Amino acid sequence: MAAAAKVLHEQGVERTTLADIAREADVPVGNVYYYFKTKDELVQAALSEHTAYLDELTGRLDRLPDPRDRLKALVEAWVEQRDVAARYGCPTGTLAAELGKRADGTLDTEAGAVIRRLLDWAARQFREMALSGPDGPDGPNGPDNPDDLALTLVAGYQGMSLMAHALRDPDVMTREGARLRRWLDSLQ
Amino acid sequence: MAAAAKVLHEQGVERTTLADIAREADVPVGNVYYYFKTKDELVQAALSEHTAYLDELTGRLDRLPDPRDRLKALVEAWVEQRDVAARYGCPTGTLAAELGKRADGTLDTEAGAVIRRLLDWAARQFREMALSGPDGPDGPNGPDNPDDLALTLVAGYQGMSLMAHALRDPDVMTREGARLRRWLDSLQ
Amino acid sequence: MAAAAKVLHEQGVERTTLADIAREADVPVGNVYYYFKTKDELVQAALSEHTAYLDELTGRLDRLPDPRDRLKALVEAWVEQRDVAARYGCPTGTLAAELGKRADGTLDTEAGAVIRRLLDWAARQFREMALSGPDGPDGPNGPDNPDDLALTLVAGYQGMSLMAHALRDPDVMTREGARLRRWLDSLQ
Amino acid sequence: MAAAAKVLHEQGVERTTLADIAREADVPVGNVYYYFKTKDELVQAALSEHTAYLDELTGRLDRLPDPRDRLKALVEAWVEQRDVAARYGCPTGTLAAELGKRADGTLDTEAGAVIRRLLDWAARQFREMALSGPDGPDGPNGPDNPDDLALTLVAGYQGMSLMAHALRDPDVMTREGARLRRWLDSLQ
DNA sequence: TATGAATGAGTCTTCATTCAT
DNA sequence: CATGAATGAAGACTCATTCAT
Repeated sequence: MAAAAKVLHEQGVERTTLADIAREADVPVGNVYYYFKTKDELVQAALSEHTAYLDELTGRLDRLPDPRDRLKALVEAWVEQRDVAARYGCPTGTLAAELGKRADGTLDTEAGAVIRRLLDWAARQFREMALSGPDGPDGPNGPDNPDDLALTLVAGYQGMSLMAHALRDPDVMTREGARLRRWLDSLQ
Repeated sequence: MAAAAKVLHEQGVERTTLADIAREADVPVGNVYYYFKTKDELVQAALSEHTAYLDELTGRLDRLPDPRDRLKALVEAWVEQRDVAARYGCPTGTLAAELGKRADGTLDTEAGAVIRRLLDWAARQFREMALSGPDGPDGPNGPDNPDDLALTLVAGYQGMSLMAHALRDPDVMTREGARLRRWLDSLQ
Repeated sequence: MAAAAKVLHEQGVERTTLADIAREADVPVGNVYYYFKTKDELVQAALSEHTAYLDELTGRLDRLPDPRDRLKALVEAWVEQRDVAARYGCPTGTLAAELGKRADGTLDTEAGAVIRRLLDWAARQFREMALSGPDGPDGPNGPDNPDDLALTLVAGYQGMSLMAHALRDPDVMTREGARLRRWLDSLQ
Repeated sequence: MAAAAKVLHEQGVERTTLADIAREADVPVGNVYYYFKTKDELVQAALSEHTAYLDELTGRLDRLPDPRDRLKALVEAWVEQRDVAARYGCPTGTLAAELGKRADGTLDTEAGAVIRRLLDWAARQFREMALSGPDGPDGPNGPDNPDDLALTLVAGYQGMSLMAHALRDPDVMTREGARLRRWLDSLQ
């Protein structure tokens, strides 16, 4: 599963062959099929790996007492991955971009589910921050409701990862990460 | 070229066969090769199409007298594409995500070049707005220098497109588009 | 026709495309088809070129009074072509090698016909030399009858061309050419 | 490899499809690629087959005590192949003629290497015969040095094979083979 | 369970040949 | 008669998947 996650992230789904994954995992191709009946199951497995990593990361962040600090630490973690992001993009984001185009309904929203999981965790933090934005047509706290704030945060991450990747420039992560932290600090 | 741009956007590079493009263009496969010697040349052609569209769009926006209005109209245009974005993502962004992983140096930064073109145009608008942010370690106007602002804007677009796509939700474009416009208005 | 002869000699039949010939002749592809209905007709045309060249050469040699001198001058002409032979082999011989494998009966013996024409001319010279070899089971003059001598001469040419070509060594032509001339001189 | 050698000999390199070889070997096409990554590797394999056959043949001849007898037995072996030669030419010679025209440097001299191997073996036999030809400008024994004699012998074989093939006449092999044996006998 | 070979459908690419102008 | 584009039938090669051992 780790090999699948790594190679699929680095090469993309369609460009990765089962032989690539088998080689990375140092097992013969035939054996891969003993555990995963199709290539799609391997993609699924890679997504599970990403989910597990995400859970592990948010689990660690949850130990911080202040929700705002948790979110800022999350941004910190993203920035730390800047070199990988500049080379290969966000693992889940690029997977979502590739899988999302599928017309056959297989796995096409699975990467989205992982992102939604992150969204939910972030929304929980914003809720806990109990912000006092003005109410409006958009619901409680206007556009500053927890769900929208979470969306902005994660979209910010995906945007900066994609830009860093497209421009092959890790510095994009640093600059946009700083902006996200300032934004988190500015919320009241 | 239009057929290539459309189909490659909808299906991704690796999932698209030459036959798909030929069918969309309603020409026999062999004929495609009369004009494009390889599949990569078709991808390149698709990127040219996107560049042409971008130039045409910014050309139209340039007619607006106020640079801030131009940028807001740009965001407007993005939001109008929300249904396409939710289904297939940003044409250039998803292309960048897929091509950027190539290890063989072919086309891997070509989509990035298109994005950079957009970045440059946006930076020009911000420069024209002559903002008076405080100077700092990041140069004139601190993190509010035109290049960083352009980066934030385009990253915002890419982020919201990817999120709309991953979540299959056009509304993401509407909400994040509104946020971007508010942000543009807030700059002084 | 000249372009066909040249390119087919240099690249072989199967490796040569009509576009190659058209380019060499500096005419558009479509136009080639106005004069030659199929690729095979172009091969045939190339063989005609070779036949014409052969006729022209033997015609010139025929002006020499002594048949032995004609044959020696022929060998001389072969040796003069040593650089071309070392690079591309004998035009007719390599064509015969390639076409002779065809199973469909098209052109498969056409190159052989050109070689036979050379054989006939050579036999005529040997006959004129009126050699006095002993008669034997092989017919008049034993193995020294004109037809066999012609065969030995032309086989010698084909052998040295092929060896020069295979070894990429023009010097093979020089050495074997000298041997052939000594052999011609030795016949009585 | 045997199937490749056979079919490539009979049909030539360019006229042979992978499917042809697979059919002859009675394996599915895909499986051929498990062992040979490209068509060129199959050609290389066919050449290895020819080399192996050559080594096996000369190995057997080496058991004869007299070098002259070895060479005569070699000619004998060639003549025995007369029907194959008349239909398809010498396997290595025709391969050399076809491959030698390649301009891309792939395999273009590989067939020549096989021929050179035969040349070396023949030269060794002539050396062992310790001939006493007159010295001259061409080195020890004049044009009768072992290398030149070997060249003459192998060129003789290639010439007669090509002629037999071009004329579709196995008898050419018989007649020229007899001549080569007489020539070997005449050397002192 | 592990292994390496087998299988064949699918994809890119080439090119002889045709055709409209 | 010239031109450049159109056409589609192969052919090389890849790779997910299966299978025998």
